[in-house]
Amino acid sequence: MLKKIKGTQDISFDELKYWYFIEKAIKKVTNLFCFKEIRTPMFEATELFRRSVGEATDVVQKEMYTFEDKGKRSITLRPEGTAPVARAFVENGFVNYGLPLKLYYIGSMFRYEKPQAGRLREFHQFGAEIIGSKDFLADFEIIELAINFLDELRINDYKIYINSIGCKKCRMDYIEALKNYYADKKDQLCEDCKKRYDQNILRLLDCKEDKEISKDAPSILDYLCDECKNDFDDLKKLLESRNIEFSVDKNLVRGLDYYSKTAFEFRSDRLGAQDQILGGGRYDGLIDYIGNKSVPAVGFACGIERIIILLKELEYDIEFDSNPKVAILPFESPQAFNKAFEYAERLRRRNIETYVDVVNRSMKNKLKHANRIGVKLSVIIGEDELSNNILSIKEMKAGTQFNVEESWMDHIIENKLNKI
RNA sequence: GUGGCUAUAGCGCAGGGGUAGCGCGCCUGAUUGUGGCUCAGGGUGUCGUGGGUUCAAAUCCCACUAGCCACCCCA
Repeated sequence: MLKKIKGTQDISFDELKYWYFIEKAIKKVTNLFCFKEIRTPMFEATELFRRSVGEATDVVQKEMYTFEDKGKRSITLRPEGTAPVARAFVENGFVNYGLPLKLYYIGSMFRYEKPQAGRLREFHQFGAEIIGSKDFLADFEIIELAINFLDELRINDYKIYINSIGCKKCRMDYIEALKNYYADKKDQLCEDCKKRYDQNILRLLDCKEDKEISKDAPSILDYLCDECKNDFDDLKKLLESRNIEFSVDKNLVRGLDYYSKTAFEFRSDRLGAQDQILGGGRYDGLIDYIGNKSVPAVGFACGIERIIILLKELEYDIEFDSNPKVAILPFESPQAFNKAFEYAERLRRRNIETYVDVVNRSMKNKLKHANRIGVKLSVIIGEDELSNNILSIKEMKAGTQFNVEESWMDHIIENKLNKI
């Protein structure tokens, strides 16, 4: 049998209630914060991700779905959402809409990883970006938006960690200091970290294997330039005065190259190994890479599937009433079928969810099916009803049945539904 | 990419060299136009795939694939 591709999922019926719930919260919160939606293509030129996410990152080196199309172009299914948004910003001249621009997106991302709890090959992210503000105020609002989103979902079982990884200038000094620190400890490091020493030394900090060695490594916070330091302090002060709890995690380093200055993660210990539900930070250099235009920006991305794991874990009762209210069951004759569609149309005009049984089968089976899909009322149309210009309405739960004159039917059904 | 565990009906599971099982669901019937509840009946299956051992494999062995979990990485 043909099966779905590893690390992908079919989302249907009961599972979808979580998605609707989350999508509703996204719409509500982004709307209240005046963020506009943007939808970018699911695939882009490979070059975009190599340059922005970074040649040396795991995402680019081993996790991208890259292929050549028939025109010999190298294409990549997007592994993340920020680079495409930045590309769209540059390409469409969004500067002209007036800055800052507050955008959000929601959609599929693709990474070739080995699936496990909270990790899929096709997964979904909700992300938000503020493009065109270099100020800590934007950092604050992005974090505030994320918190409000989680509040809307009634999720409060997480912790916020923040850090500053500095701008280009101060990072240079810091990397120097790190190299010095690790230089004589290099052969004690794990295999991966030996490579990272040259390629991306910041990553040594959050390696779980070499925790002991990294314990006394110099902190980036001691190397921040005045501007970075002030911005970080201002952000912390603002968070404090707005009563937002957070911890500074000086080892927090983001995995994508484009980040700078503020970095933050929201983690929950209810999630198992993949404990990060949301992550983000400032990426002042990204738009410069793509469009040679220096536009500062800050944003976050949130893993929808991980949110769903949390919602399930918290056992919230998420209502999702998708049951049709009325089933119309035409019986045996072409006239009955004709009437069925006419009645359905009349009921739907009154915004009543109406299900028409489109299988020509026994009344027993029709009612059984109506019961199965959970309708409140069944409308029976057969010989007897047709010849008397009436229809029979059965109240499924009570088991009672009554006749209605045809011209009154939508009225009476509407009334009846309000009483059930 | 590495490791541990797992794979039997639509779903959840038991069985462990010799006729394929249970619960739920599904289907049929209990006088022809009445669901649910009850009763009676029905197994709907390539026992993940391919190979090997054997008179005989769902069962033992090997490989592969997929799932779960962890490493790694990230959301």
